[in-house]
Amino acid sequence: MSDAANSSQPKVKGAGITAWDVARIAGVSQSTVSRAFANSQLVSRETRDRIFSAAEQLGYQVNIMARGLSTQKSGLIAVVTGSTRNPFYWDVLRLVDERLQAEDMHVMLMTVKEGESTDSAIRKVHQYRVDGLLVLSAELSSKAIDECREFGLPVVLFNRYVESGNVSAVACDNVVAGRDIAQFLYNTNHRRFAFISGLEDSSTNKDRLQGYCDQLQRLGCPPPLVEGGDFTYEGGRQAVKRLMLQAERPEAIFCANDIMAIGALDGIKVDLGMRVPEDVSIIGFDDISMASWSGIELTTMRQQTTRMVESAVEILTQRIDAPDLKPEFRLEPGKLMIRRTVRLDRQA
Amino acid sequence: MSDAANSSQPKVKGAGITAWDVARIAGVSQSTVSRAFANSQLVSRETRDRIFSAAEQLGYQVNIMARGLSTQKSGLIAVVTGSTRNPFYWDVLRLVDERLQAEDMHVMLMTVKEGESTDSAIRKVHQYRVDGLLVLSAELSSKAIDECREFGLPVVLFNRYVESGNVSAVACDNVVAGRDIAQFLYNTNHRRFAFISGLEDSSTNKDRLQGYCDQLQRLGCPPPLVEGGDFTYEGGRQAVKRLMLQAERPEAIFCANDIMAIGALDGIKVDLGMRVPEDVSIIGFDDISMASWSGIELTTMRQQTTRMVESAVEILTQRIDAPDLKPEFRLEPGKLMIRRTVRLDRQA
DNA sequence: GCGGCAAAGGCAAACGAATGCACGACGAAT
DNA sequence: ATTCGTCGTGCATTCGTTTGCCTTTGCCGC
Repeated sequence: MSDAANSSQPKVKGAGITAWDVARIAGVSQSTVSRAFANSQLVSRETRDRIFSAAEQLGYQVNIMARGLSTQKSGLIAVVTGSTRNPFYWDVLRLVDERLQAEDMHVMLMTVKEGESTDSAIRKVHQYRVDGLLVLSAELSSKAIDECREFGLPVVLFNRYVESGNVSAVACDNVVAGRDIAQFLYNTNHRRFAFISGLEDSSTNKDRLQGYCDQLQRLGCPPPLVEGGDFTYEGGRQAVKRLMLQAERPEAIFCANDIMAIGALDGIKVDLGMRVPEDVSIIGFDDISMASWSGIELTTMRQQTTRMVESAVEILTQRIDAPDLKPEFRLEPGKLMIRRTVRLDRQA
Repeated sequence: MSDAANSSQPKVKGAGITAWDVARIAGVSQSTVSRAFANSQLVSRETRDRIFSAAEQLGYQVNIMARGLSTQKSGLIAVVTGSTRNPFYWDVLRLVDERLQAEDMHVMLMTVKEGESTDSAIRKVHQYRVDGLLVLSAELSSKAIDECREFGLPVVLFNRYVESGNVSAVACDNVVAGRDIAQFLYNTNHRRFAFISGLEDSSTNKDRLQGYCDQLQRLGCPPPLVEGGDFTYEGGRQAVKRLMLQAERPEAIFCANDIMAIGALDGIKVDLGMRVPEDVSIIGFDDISMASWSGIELTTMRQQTTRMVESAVEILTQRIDAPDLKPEFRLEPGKLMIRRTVRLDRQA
């Protein structure tokens, strides 16, 4: 209905309405409209009201591209992720978007595929003049990151950092978490240990392993056996088989993430016909939602994602306002979620 | 290093470089630079080369906001999702981004929280002059969607549609899928049926149920018992208990998504101490990655997400180029993944 | 030798908002 | 009554591209 064939004035409400249109109706200048929408103090109460009601009537919405051209801000944060299927990142992403929306900013997604060049991603980041960069995965090389940083772009790494130390990051305190896990397993009378690792040289992985090893050594235990599980379900499932076929079977296996831990669980039960935690204890990392499902009930180190995301967004927004702030490196403690995959009895 | 205190010419490479700077160095006008970057035929080979090498040297990148102001295109697609933790959407989202990047477009995320107003989301969509809208979840009211459509904005619904029929959509063929599931269960000698539903009035849910019921009726079976499971793990787990406590226990339960099916599985095994598929068959929908894990091995209807996403992006991009195209409604068939949660023997 | 045409590229006007500067009006201080 | 502030506005420029419309140049055919 109302498809009356013509085109004089009453275009579709809100179609190409500009601040000028609003200005005309409200009987003010375009500048004043602009100021009203920027919440400037320099507009009187009544004028503002008049402007807003005109805007409403016309369905006017600020054109962010025009504004951005003027202010050199896009309101966009590029969130870089790899092509992982780990649902952990979905949880994080949703939290990030939620926090950013509260700051009137928005997520522009930038998934970079496994082996591919990140050049195009970097280019896009520049072309869109994004206000900041949040890196969730390891796919972006530190060279690329440095490039952005030198460009004056605030960058925050999530759950990862680079050695140089001159880029902000927030992460779970992986070293301490690894240490706590070692201690916890030791306290529950485990004495032979193993570790299923993700990507060997991700800082996440290295730190978790290091804390684990350190503490084991301090406790006088032999170092853990280590197998690679590639951060995937199938990887964990295969790795655990290799581990359990060794002469000296481990009594406890720490997996660098939950997905591998769940793979390990299945490997033990299905492939090896053994039981958890009677034959071996398994502990994961992340606390994804599946970890608490009753078929699984994985004991794991929870990452406090809400706090981590809040920190990350805070660091980012601070640096958008004041680009010269020093890089900040924030660690949030993990939280051990004791469920049923670690044997708790105190008798050996 | 090279933090030499000054500011004459050699700013940070690529900082505020414009097409004018490139033009000056290449000895051409800014228009020509613009045309070169737009791949216009009107620039000679050599000029183009000169421009590109100047651009490279300066680290020039087109400013998309300025371009957008001129062309009225942002290159942004708003992807609307709800606050679901279902990892299915993570898989979809990654595929969407991948396809869109191939078309030189980008995802702007718009999660809208459960009960909250979508007004602010709609406003953002207008402010950023996004080129299109891809709606993944049910959170956006059809009123809001119509509003966008009238605005001339291409909209595609994913796995959902509205009655009016005047907005494009791509979905799994839920009715046929429901029918196939009924037939499959009938063929495997099940005779008493149940359904665990998600959100009662989502089109997804209704269609799956309808196909299921239709076919059962056609086969002369009584209609299924129905319980609500809210599309969540816990919901599925509770629902299955209610179902299995009925006098006439169902022999087969179709769950409207995998997450609920997995919840149901656990409910049966853990809460009720029964076995699947010996005591009851369970079938899910989606084929999320966990469904194939060996601790689960859920029989389920796979949604062919890659094809669906390709269709959605195609419909969207077509309509961005030609806004007056009729809405298109495309259905992709599901694919039954037979695993171990449905009893297959042909004896009753 | 001249008209005509095409190719290559320049000019300048959009696009829509932000903002420094100037100006008028009004109140208070002198 | 005069001067000085302050508040509320308007004017005009700016942000970096795109693009319609002109020019210039060279070349061809007659």
